Amino acid sequence: MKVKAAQKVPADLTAHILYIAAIQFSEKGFSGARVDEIAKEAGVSKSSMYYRVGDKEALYHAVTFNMINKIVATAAERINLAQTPENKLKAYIQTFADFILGQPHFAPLMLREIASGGSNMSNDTLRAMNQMKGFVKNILEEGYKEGVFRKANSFLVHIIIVSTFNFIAAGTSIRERLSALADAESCQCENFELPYEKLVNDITDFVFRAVKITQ
Amino acid sequence: MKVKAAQKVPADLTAHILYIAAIQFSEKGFSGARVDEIAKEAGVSKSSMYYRVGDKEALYHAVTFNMINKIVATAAERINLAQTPENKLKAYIQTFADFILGQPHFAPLMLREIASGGSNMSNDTLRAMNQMKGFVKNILEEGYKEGVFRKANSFLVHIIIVSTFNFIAAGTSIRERLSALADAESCQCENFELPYEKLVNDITDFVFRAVKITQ
Amino acid sequence: MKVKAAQKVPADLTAHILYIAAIQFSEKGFSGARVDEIAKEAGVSKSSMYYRVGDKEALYHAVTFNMINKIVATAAERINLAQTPENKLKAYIQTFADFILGQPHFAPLMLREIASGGSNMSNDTLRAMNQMKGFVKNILEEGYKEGVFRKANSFLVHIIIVSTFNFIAAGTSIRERLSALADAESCQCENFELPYEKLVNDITDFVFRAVKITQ
Amino acid sequence: MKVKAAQKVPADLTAHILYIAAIQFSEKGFSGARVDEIAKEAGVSKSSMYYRVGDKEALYHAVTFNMINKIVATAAERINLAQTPENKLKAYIQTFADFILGQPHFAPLMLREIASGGSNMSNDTLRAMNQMKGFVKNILEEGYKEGVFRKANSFLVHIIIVSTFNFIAAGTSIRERLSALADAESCQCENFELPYEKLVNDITDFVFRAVKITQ
DNA sequence: TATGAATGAGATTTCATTCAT
DNA sequence: AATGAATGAAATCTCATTCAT
Repeated sequence: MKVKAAQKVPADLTAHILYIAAIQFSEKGFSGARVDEIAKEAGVSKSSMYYRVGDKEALYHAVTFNMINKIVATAAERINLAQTPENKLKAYIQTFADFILGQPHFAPLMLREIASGGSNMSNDTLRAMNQMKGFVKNILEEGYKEGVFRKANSFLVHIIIVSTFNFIAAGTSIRERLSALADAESCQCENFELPYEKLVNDITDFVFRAVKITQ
Repeated sequence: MKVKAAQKVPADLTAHILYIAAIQFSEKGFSGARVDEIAKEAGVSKSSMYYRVGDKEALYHAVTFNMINKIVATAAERINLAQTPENKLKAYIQTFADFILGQPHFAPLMLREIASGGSNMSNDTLRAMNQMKGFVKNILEEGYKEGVFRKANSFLVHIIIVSTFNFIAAGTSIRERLSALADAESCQCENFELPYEKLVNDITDFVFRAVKITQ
Repeated sequence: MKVKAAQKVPADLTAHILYIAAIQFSEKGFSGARVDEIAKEAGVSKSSMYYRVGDKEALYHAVTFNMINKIVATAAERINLAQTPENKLKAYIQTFADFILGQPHFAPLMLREIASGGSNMSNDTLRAMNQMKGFVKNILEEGYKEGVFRKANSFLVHIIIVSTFNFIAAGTSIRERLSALADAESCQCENFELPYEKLVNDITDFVFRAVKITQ
Repeated sequence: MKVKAAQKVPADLTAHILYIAAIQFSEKGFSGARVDEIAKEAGVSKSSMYYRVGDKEALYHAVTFNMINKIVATAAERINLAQTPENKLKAYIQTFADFILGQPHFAPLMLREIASGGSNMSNDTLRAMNQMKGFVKNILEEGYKEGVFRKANSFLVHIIIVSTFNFIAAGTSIRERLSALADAESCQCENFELPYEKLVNDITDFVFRAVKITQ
């Protein structure tokens, strides 16, 4: 695995390659994605990709590290700006909502990473993921001290938020296929499509019910 | 893709092949798993595998359908036995706990299925998965009628339960790697390992806080 | 690098592949030889070659090890049959003559091995080469004890014999090219082509002059 | 293949490139050496190398021709200075000793040239090599006329000298590896390392025994 | 004179599948 | 019912060379 110094090279094309790669890895996983196709989709020669980014593994690492890095940075920033524990928790949830629901290739990448036990993850990526967990812990502890949150399992709260957004985001196409199946078989099934706002509200509501002090 | 009639053939060896295949698909995904290695691990020739089960896709379908089928059947049975909506919901959660936490290759398989948008899933598998969602809906509606549950988003409740168990189960090795990393870097990090009982209790508690009527 | 168990497989085809590979590696060296061409020349598919022998490196190791092994075995056998130190030394020289001059791809392979500092040689090959040196040492010591040989540098005698045969054998085509060049430029150059018998006699003579006791 | 006029260009950098190229070609052969790596090791861009020297083949020709040319010129000069056939022969041997034993990348380059049947050698290089053989012939004939040498096969004498020095020089790392192997396996093996002076003496002795008149 | 960027052509290797027995 | 042998097709990766600046 080789990673070429990306900063020595015009960022635009490299960024474009990584964007295309993210989509492909997201749709097909590491083994399922094809270097050939990434190059073709990105409109560059394979050799150029090797020149700019490195081999398939380097491509994958760059994609996942970028992804995690951005979400961690955004969460940190937004949490900092929020004043109360409640608002910090909301900021945290909203960050996930924005990234995971907003970028369609985010969730599948994350799910596969989890599924593979991090075997494709670099230590950098791993550490970044770990930071997220720390955020929740701090927020819940702060809220506990201020008497607004009860003593909750912060690890579990973190997992619930992350996993739920990821499943919902990645599940879209399954739900569509199920709808199609349902129509074809003319069974009356409810519509799964949830409005974005409502969904985030519901999840926030669930989380707050779990951690808020009940009088 | 060909599926040979499995019942014409001694069941144990076929079952053994599928068990090995489940492990391999779980660890490496559909594209990442190797027919060669499955055969080798199972101690049979590739040709035998083709004879008994069929091609790679048939192997995969058999594995995933078995998996989903068992969990659906068990959940249905246990929910039926429970009398109150609360107990039914507990039975539902416990079923997931037993299957997902108990069988280490279950969660990665499921996560990858979700990640791939069901592209490797047969319609049968898909329909079975959908049944699970119906169970929660019925339980919550029954509880609502009986005045013990509030009107909650049953789809979301289902997703929270499934996704959380899957993330926790699949995340074990990541947490181990993180611990190793933490030790090596001598930062004081809490221990992630949750006792099974406590974990199921916490999740159950979380879900009940989300759906129970608050006075 | 993988070496498949060659004995599980019909020896003829594998031996044929190795023979063709020896020629190619001899003519072009490890990096210069093409897996494609070896397969084509051998009349098998590349995949079959991988199935039978392994990757390019395995192919190369098999070729060189075979080569060294045969010459060591033959030398050992012939030296054993000879009764006097003089005859043993002659048997040793004759073995090199037979193998190196007799098999046109032997010398280039050996020269490249030496040139590469053994970086492509397996330990097995290396050990076998070392045995040859031991033979000379024993012969010269035996002859010294019997009063027929003087105390000579056995390592140097070994190197002189091996290197000379290899240079002469590998040099054939250079000499031919030089002849062509000489003709074209109509300079009167002697004919390089040495009759086999005469050559071996001359070398034997040289070596004996170096090691025999002079009255 | 293009050879640019080297004299139009600052000589030192070009010479440096050729020096690095010699090392690389020596270690890996023509096909094994990488244009990329030569440039990197030399600290210049590949494009610069193309501008200054030409393509890979031009690089190689420059390296080998330089090498042969220097040894031929030195040998010619030293032989001229010597007065007797014996001293001329000693001068000839000493020249090889100085060049082949003194420059560690000389011998591998030469061995590979011989191995490849001169397929990468230019006619100029070939002609220069041929001159060396003529030197020995003249020396031996002169000695024969003066009654100090017997009528010996001058081609063979030439080959013995060249091949032996090359094998010994190139064999250093093999002998080291063999020593390491021997140590690891705790067999008592003699030390191969020969002092330079002693080695040249032994070889000279060997050659003189072969060509001197025996009373 | 010098080079970063780009790439076509080709090299090695992999892998699911089939076939003769 | 079973399998060793074989392979076509395709995947990843490499590398000498060129080109615009």
